[in-house]
Amino acid sequence: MSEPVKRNNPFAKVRADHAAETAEDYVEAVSDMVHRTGECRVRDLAKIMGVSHVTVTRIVTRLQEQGLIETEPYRPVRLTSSGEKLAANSRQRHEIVLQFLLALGVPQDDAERDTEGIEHHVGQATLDRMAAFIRERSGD
Amino acid sequence: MSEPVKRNNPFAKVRADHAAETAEDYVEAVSDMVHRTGECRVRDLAKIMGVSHVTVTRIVTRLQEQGLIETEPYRPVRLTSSGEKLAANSRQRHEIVLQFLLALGVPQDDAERDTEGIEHHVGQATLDRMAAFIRERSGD
DNA sequence: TATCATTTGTAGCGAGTGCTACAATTCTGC
DNA sequence: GCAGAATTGTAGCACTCGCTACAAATGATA
Ligand SMILES: [Mn+2]
Ligand SMILES: [Mn+2]
Ligand SMILES: [Mn+2]
Ligand SMILES: [Mn+2]
Repeated sequence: MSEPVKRNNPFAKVRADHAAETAEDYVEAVSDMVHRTGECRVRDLAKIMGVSHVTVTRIVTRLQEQGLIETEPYRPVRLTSSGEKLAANSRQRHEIVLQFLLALGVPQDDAERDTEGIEHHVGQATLDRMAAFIRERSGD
Repeated sequence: MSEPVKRNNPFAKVRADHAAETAEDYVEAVSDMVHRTGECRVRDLAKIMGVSHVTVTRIVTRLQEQGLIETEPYRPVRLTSSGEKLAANSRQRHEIVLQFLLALGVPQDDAERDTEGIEHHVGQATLDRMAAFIRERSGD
């Protein structure tokens, strides 16, 4: 059902996670920016990611080839429906991880920083346990 | 006191985490292999990491330049004292994250896979909370 | 509209990590 | 000791993601 990847080896799974990471973070950023300010430009992404606009441009080009993003030269960046879907899933997972760390007692700043990396390595089973933990702590 | 890195940006922190990741996983693997079988060879690391021996050789060369590993051509790989120290810290953190996920109720296989990625993104504050959670659940 | 600042694109560099193919070395078994 | 297996090294390729420097397009303002 899933990908026929080498998931048996934990390190191979980490590499697969990292391969998907850029797309997830970028579409999530585009989605947020569009919802907050109406549009998302290359320079916005550069600021958010903390990299040069050159790096963003190249990555945006690839995400467009992958069908996640639409763009014309010197124009804002939009998400395709496929990109919107990925963004929604990514944001949902991001939010669960963040709320979980906060529920665990991690200070806000640390939780936000750690979440940005952890989110990409959390499988469904772990995500389910995190969601359950959040429910337990809030319905207390 | 810490590194003067751009830790304000979560994405920059993730990039810094990833930059340190290879060294941590490799010295941890070398340490484990040496303790279990007496020595660690390039082919052992290739098997563990799930990559070709070529990739391992190049990485081992760099870790040697960084003073974490010692090696002569066609010889086993050993850790320097600096490498041992990093391995000890990495293993300790790895173990805390793993035990934490298990205490949370994540199945063994999922916990082991997810830990390999998550460990590198867990800051001190989060690690402290995880350790506390383990103690609570075991002293119950 | 002409000018200037901002934004985006392009060229070209380096580091890191993956691979296959082939060469060199070491180890094993006869 | 010697042949063949196993291991390690090297050459060379691809892809990703950082960067600076410079060019082109866009937008704002006088
Ligand atoms: Mn992220
Ligand atoms: Mn790891
Ligand atoms: Mn590890
Ligand atoms: Mn990671």
